[in-house]
Amino acid sequence: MGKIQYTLIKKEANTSARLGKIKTNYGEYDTPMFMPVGTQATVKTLSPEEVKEVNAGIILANTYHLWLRPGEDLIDHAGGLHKFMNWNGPILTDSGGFQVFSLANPKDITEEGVMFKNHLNGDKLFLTPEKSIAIQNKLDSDIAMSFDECPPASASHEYMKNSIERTIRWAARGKAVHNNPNQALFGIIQGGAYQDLREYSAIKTVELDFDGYSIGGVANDHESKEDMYKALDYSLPFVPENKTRYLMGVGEPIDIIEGVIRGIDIFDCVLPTRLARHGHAFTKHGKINLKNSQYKEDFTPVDNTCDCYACKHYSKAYIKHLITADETFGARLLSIHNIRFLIKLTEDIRAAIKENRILAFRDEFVRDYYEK
RNA sequence: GCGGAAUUGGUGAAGUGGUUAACACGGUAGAUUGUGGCUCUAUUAUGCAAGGGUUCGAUUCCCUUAUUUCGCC
Repeated sequence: MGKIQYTLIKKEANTSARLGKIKTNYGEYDTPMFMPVGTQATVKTLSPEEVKEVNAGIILANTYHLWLRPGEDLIDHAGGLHKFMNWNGPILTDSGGFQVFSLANPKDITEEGVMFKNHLNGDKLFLTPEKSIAIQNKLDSDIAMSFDECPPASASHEYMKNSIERTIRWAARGKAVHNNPNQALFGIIQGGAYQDLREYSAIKTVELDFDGYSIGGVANDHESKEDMYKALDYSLPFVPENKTRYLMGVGEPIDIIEGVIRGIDIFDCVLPTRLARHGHAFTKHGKINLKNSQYKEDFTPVDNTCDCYACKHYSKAYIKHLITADETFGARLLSIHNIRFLIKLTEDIRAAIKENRILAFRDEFVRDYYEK
């Protein structure tokens, strides 16, 4: 069928929230949707069957990590990323842009590209927009991301302006070499919490005509929620309605809801799986830490409103024991639960949009989640 | 029975006649938003086997007791 197709199904009556459907070569899924992160061609601790079982519509994998290991050629020889990892659903690949933020120093960023220190062995590596797109073409993901710089929220207006202009030039360079007919390419809007820069970045990125658009540079550097929401409010009015909008790196339940209200379709975040590995779980009544001694003899499920495998079969006391004993099954059960929690949240969000009651849904969620 | 050595938190242990008893593990909490399954932060012995003595001041020196351990009969 070629590239993915986004169809807008319904706009919510009182907000910018919307229902959509995304068709891909590997099945279709409804939006809003939460996308679990599988950086190294695996959603940490979960089998593909388990990822399916929590109803994930699409997963994310990372260009930077797979470039270093095992290498895009090996994955190409394996028949592409889907076949290599035995995941027959849609895949989005991040471009390595976030690693510009997390691994490179500002002085390593030039017009041509970014100098990285390989985190595995210290080698110096050079990544460019062309290289990132070439790798993603070979990985054969359903959605490729433009190679961008993701400056900290605290960056000055001057730094941010130079950065987004370069990111726009990088986006154009990447689009020029993109040549996988089965793969969509998304542009990324940056600009921190500066209104003029978010608008400028949105307009210029949309001019390049991508298959979808993301909001990047949020939820990092201890940025406030207000600034995150501003970034959406400033950018999204300039993004066409008939394209997918993707908010990168956001996964706190309240941020997903606020993102949807502002018109976001898909989200990704490491939070559910990272929190799981540290023993934390999302629940309807807030985040809990299973390591806390109060759960030692608590034989009830993590969340008695949850339909996941972990909540159906295991108690807090058992999972606490596993986490305390550093058994990987504990991280797996909590990962299943946390991912399912966020995907179920998007399912509930879709139901609320259908009934034009997303604002009431948010208020009810907040009341339950933050009540003490 | 005689002689020597030892006894510091939940654990392994450092240490000194003078304000807050090092460090590590463990414990208790917290952080974590396009993932280096990494990690970070805070907190955790009002007390140094028990009792008595010397001293301005003792976990540190002395005595007794208890326990552990080594050697000799």
